Amino acid sequence: MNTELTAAASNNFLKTIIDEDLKSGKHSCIVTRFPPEPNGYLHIGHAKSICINFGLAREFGGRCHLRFDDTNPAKEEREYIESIKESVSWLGFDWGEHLYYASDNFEQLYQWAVFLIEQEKAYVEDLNAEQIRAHRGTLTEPGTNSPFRTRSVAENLDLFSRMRDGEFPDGTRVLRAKIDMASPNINLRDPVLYRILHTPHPHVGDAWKIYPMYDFAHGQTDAIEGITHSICTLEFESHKPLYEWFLDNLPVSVRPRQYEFARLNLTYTVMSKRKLQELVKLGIVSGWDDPRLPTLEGLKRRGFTAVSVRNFCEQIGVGRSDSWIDVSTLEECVRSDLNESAPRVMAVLRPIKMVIDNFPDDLIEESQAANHPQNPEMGCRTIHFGREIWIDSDDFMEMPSKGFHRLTVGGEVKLRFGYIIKCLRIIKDGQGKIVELHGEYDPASREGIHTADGRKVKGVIHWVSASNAVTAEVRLFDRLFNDPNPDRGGADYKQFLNPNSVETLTNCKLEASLAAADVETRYQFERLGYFRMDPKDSLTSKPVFNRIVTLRDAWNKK
RNA sequence: AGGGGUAUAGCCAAACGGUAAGGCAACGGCCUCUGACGCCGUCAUCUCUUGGUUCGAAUCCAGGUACCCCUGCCA
Repeated sequence: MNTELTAAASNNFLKTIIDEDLKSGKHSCIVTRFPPEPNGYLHIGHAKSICINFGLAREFGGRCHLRFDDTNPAKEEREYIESIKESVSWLGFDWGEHLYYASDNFEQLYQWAVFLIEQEKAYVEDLNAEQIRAHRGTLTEPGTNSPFRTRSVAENLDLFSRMRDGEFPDGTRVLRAKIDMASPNINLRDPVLYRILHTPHPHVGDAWKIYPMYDFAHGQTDAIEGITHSICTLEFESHKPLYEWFLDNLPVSVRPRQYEFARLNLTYTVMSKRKLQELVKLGIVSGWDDPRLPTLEGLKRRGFTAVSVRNFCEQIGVGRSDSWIDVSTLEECVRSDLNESAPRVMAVLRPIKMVIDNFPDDLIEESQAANHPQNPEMGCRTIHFGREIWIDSDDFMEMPSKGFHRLTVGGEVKLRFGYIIKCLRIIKDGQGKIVELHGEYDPASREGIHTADGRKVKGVIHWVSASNAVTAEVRLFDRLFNDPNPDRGGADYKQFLNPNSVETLTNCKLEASLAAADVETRYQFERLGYFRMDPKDSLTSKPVFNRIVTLRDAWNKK
């Protein structure tokens, strides 16, 4: 069963705050929002935010809005809007009626900007970007006032309205708030409110020639939507005074509050949009949905389940300290979900042919194999056994190492759901490469792992009948990087790329039942891992399977 | 002497003045027709550090230290 974590999840500071706000009567209903900018695809870091925002709303009986923070048309595209909606839905969250766009508020925002001008709290700046920077001062030195800071209200109003009309080219003027050029918080040194951009917008078309900055849009949009708890990542903390300044100085009737949490960092991958984009552009990965990427589309294509991603987000918790979550935590979440839900099946990835010399060559035996060892309700399937079978080359060693208890020359092993077989000789080609194994089976050993004379066979291996095996391609994915933190400053993160992050095996042998494999079903290839048919590259004539994650392997570790 | 944050095990994380939850990882053992799953056990005399207050401190106070964020007409 795809059980959501039911154990009382750990407390976190956001729940504490909301709990108190509800108890004190400050709010009777909480409203949160997930506010992506449609300038790229969502990744697992966004999933954390989505789970927090939608999760909190769900837990406390409130609601969560999906809002596109679309204030910069230079970077935003419709394609991203659609992908983001799709990813949020896939994760299992529903915004219902509450789909919003910051851009739907552009007129109100404009009026508020006019209001600030009238209050002498905003002015049109003629300085160019470089000059503004020079006036801003540094971290340790105060900035200096712009010569345009004292423009009259009338002139500001006129200029701002002409900016809106598209009278001036990009970059020639901006609207700034009049706050404090000497503030130790640089965000308060007369921040830019509006810039001129003669760029069509993915949601509102070419209605605007000026666009509000994030700071001038976010808090106000929160207020308009009636957001009670505006939850964002830590880097916005220094913007909080600005967030409040606008709410204080504008005629808004409600007060959303901003709270910050630490963004997710995952080991052995990169999360920044820029780096993800670069990997795609350089062709290092096949696209945004490359199964090795931490993008939601990539994870989805690889076969991760939404419930496993949600469980992951629940398990890692929410805090305010910078953290690096070990990717093994994510892997464990998929395993535990798939262990319960995935039907078992047999597949041989690196086939060696094994001929059972004492089995009739015209006979194919049918038998039933359980689809799940602990859940009989998942039923059985028919498997076939014949004189020739495929076994995995990893399960045979000519010179076995200590502790190896699979097939060896002269040794015996149990075929999963089959007989005990013994290998008697190896056939090699001119180069000394093994081409075929020959041996015999014990007809009385169908049930259990004991031989006729009562000995217990140590090893059980998977296998596939050569008579009706399905040939397939299987892609074995590994971590994209060799270093736990490729993102660390200094060196180029690309130098840590794992050259073996994908291994493509083209001659894999799957049991016959997989000829009818379902693209939505995650299978456990017994003893190997969890796999899912690739929804893009799979062909009826040549199925392609992605390895989602391996099984834990106590033997391999030694 | 710029401002704002954060420090609890290998990685996350709870604890709200009453004697350090939980998960992941790791390590032993049991079980097993998947070296899987499951089960049992081990894993902080201690909360960045130094002092102080208190019968009692991870929690309160004072001083250090380390790391993160902020000088886009990005979000």
